[in-house]
Amino acid sequence: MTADTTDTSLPDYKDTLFLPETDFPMRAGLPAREPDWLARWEEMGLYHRLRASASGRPPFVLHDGPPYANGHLHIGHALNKILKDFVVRSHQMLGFDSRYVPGWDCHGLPIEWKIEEQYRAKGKNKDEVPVNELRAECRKFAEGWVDIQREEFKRLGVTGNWDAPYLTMSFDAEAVIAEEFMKFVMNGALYQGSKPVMWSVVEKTALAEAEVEYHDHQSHTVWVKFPVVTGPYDSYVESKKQRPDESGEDYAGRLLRIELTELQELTLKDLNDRLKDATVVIWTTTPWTIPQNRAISFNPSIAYGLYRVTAAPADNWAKAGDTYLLADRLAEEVFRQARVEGFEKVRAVTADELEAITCAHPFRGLDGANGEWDFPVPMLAGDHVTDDAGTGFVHTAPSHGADDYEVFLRYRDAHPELKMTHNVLEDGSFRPDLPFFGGAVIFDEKGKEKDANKRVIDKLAEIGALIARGRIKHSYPHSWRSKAPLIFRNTAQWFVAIDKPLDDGKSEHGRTIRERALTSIDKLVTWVPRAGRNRLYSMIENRPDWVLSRQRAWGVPLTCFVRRGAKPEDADFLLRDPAVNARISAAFRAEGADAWYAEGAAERFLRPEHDPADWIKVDDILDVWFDSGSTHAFALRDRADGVWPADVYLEGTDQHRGWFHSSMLQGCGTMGRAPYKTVVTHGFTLDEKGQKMSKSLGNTVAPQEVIKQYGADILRLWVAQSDYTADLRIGPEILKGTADSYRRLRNTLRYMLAALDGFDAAERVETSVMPELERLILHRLAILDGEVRKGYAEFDYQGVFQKLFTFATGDLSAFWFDIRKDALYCDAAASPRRQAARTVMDILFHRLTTWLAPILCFTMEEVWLARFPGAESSVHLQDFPETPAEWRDEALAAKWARIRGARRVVNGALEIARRDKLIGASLEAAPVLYIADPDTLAAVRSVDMAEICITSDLQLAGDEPPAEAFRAEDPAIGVVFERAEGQKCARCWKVLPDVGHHAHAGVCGRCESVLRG
RNA sequence: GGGUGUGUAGCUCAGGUGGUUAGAGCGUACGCCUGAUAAGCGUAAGGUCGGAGGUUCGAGUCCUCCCACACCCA
Repeated sequence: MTADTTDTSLPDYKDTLFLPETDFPMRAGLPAREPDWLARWEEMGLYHRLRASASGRPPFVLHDGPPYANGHLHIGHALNKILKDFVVRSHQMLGFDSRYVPGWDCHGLPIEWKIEEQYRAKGKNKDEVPVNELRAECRKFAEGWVDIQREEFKRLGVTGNWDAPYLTMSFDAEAVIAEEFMKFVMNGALYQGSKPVMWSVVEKTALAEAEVEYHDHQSHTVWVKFPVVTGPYDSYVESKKQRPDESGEDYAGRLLRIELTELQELTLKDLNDRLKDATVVIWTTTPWTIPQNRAISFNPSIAYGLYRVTAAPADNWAKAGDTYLLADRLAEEVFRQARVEGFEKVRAVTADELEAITCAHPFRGLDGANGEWDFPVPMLAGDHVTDDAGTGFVHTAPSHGADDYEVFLRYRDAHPELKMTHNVLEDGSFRPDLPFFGGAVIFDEKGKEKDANKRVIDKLAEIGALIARGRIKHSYPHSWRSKAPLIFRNTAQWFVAIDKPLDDGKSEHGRTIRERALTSIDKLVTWVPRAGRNRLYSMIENRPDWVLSRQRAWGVPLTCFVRRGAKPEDADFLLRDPAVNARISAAFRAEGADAWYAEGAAERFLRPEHDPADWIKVDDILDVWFDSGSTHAFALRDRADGVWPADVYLEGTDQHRGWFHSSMLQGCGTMGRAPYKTVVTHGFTLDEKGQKMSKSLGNTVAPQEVIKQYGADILRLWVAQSDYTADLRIGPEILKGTADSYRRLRNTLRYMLAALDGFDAAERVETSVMPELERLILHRLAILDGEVRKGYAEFDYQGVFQKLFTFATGDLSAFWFDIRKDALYCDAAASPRRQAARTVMDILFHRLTTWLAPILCFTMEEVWLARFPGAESSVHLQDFPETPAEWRDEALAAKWARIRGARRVVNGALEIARRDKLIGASLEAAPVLYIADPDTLAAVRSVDMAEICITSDLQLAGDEPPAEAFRAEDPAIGVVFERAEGQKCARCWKVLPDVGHHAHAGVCGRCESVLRG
């Protein structure tokens, strides 16, 4: 029949070919095999071997942000540690001594809870357990999780000094944390202040947000009048001192935001008096906080008005003729509550007017008050005020509310009379000397409401300050342990002053912690991605002082003493003695921080210089953010394998508020600058729809499951394929896609191995004698070399992988490999063409395996060992190979871009022929290629285009393509299909005229000569 | 509610300073090969560039507002 019919009587030449040969399996079986490679690396001591061999190189240190040791890894941990591993491995292969010391955060509340929970299950009371016994249990608990997480991290393929990680609870770390804290004691940044915290009067302790449960609670509500004592006119008189040129009319106009003409007969004095007759009405659900009131908050974006009562029952609290300041939206409801029968709005009141008035406390000047409440109550603007409920004015007691405290911090400099109060004692009673209410109890030891609310309400009613009262059932915080209602209570806390100039001789980048931090952010740190910079900057710019103290047990204590009987503002309040500090750190180093809680600790540390009777040992512990903020000291500064500052910190974006932040403050306070040079941040892991993962939604992806189903390399590939600077999605479909990509790449690598079967160094040929096709691949490798190095240096793993993957599929599998199959299989072993191809294949092998090794650390080891087996062999001992500059050949690349363009047109034409059943394989074709463009024609003419197109022959014509020719986009290139003439070579399958005219039956000339040898 | 950020084919991502029919890989469909074979090659389909306004001769790219999602804070 036709030429492609194979005569079965011909000999089988298959054995005379160099067909690809490899044991490298197509299917990876990663879940089963990865543990073997891990064991191998462990056995050969890979990490330590690298340390030894890289000892002379410039160090590169990624400092590990410590995960919390209290549970199995989730996908976020995996993302984080895999990215870190990319950084560490790639920098090692870029030529650094890239070290990685993993760490764990071990102290803190969540672990303490777990132990407490265990106690409760056993019916034990935590408060009766000696502190150091509890601490020992916490330590054991953390140790257990460190061991579990270490194995889980290692399973991801993460390399590092797993034998000697850092732990925030090691004795050494505890000693350093205390030493770092004592630097703040010595440099003057530490001070004792106070802050309202959630407080349980039952347990007599502060509670963290996570220990609070919200339940319905019945509260009293009161509407209370605060008389205006200073009106706008009074403020004008004050203002006159500052701005002597401003007229009363100008001032009024400014305040009222109206044209002067509208003032007309309404004199400023009238205005003043009318407002001065008025009262500001506040609403609260905690009447017991009224004695602690120090200010009234309002919101400038709410509309307020001056209202007058026109009709009310004679015995009503709100009387006809009274004038009130209220939010417009709430006025009607307030009057309804106050049983007012008629009211009118006198006029609108501007925010500037409100700001210009001052009120008095309702208890001001009362007989028997001893002047307790004789202070001005300023009107303060605050966004927390709404007109959803109440009056639009919020009674502000800085010691008893979070918003109230915020307002206090914001305005304390402008209003020196704004003070914290200390009226409520630990047991929820008023201090005995508080006028009228001394000894009154808010909640008793069982959590039951007592007389404080009632006594305050009665007093308000008695003096006519109340216009309404009621009850409300609402969600209210309760203790998770005792279920008793909580109060916000002002408690003594320890702060680090952010804006205090420090006398530590480390002021190159600023005198205060804030200045140093802001300078660090701007000048000393590189942010990847750049947006991270703004995020931290605005946080540091606006943050208040750092609260260090926690009323807890599992942590490093605030190792300081305060003088008995002294006040926090006294100069000698804090003990500052290097000798004492030295004894503390020595003890911690030997015994851990438990030494602070041991019997006789105060005597041990204070003597002989100080009398223990004069000093009180502080028993609070440090916020765990201080622990992790100090890791740079014990893991970078003090370790032989550390450097300071770190080259990179890499964590999720949430750590702008967390570790990046606390490390910055700590570093600026003790070292004068940020402890890092570069900060890399990654997003969060979401499900396939971009939603947050949660157990209840059932959309979680556990790393352990992915490893079991696909293997760690697939998880690593998922990371590399994602844009980690934004949030990352993961789910079954995405993982399947990742596994598909992996398989495609794996087969390309497998082919490379198979083509290199039996390759010997002696086969290598010089670049200069290689065909252009091979030199084109070398050019691509030279370009890739630059891109890969740049990508790794810039932490762009997605870019690196995408370029390599596209190269592997587009340039190799679909192009070079496909074309070179003929030469590799059918040429003689010593053919220059085949040797050149194998030489480039070998070069390719070294580059692809090393370039991909930081990402696919298991698979690249497998590929490497398939060629270089041996106990001492590992791809991870290699660096990225140097690339000879002469490989780059832009002119060649430009020329081949034309050739490949023409090839695509040929492919298109062959596809038509296939569709029409004229051919199957491309070797059955011998098309005519028309190229009108002289440059393209010259390019194509200079190569064997049939070889490039994998056809048996190809005619080239420098003419406009005829009308019937196949064309793609470019009208200057066309293809007229022709079948190849002759017989199919039984050996190489090309269809050639000379087949059958040689000594060996059914072969072509090339194969004949190969067979002759 | 505030701050920060993200939103381009089913999936993962490209698309300096605004400029012809918005690209790649994977996946899908179809075809070919059977000497990479639970592979390989080719061809094709597939996109209101989150939405609505605006600036401009012209916007995925600039401006405004809105929507969705996420992180941090309240």
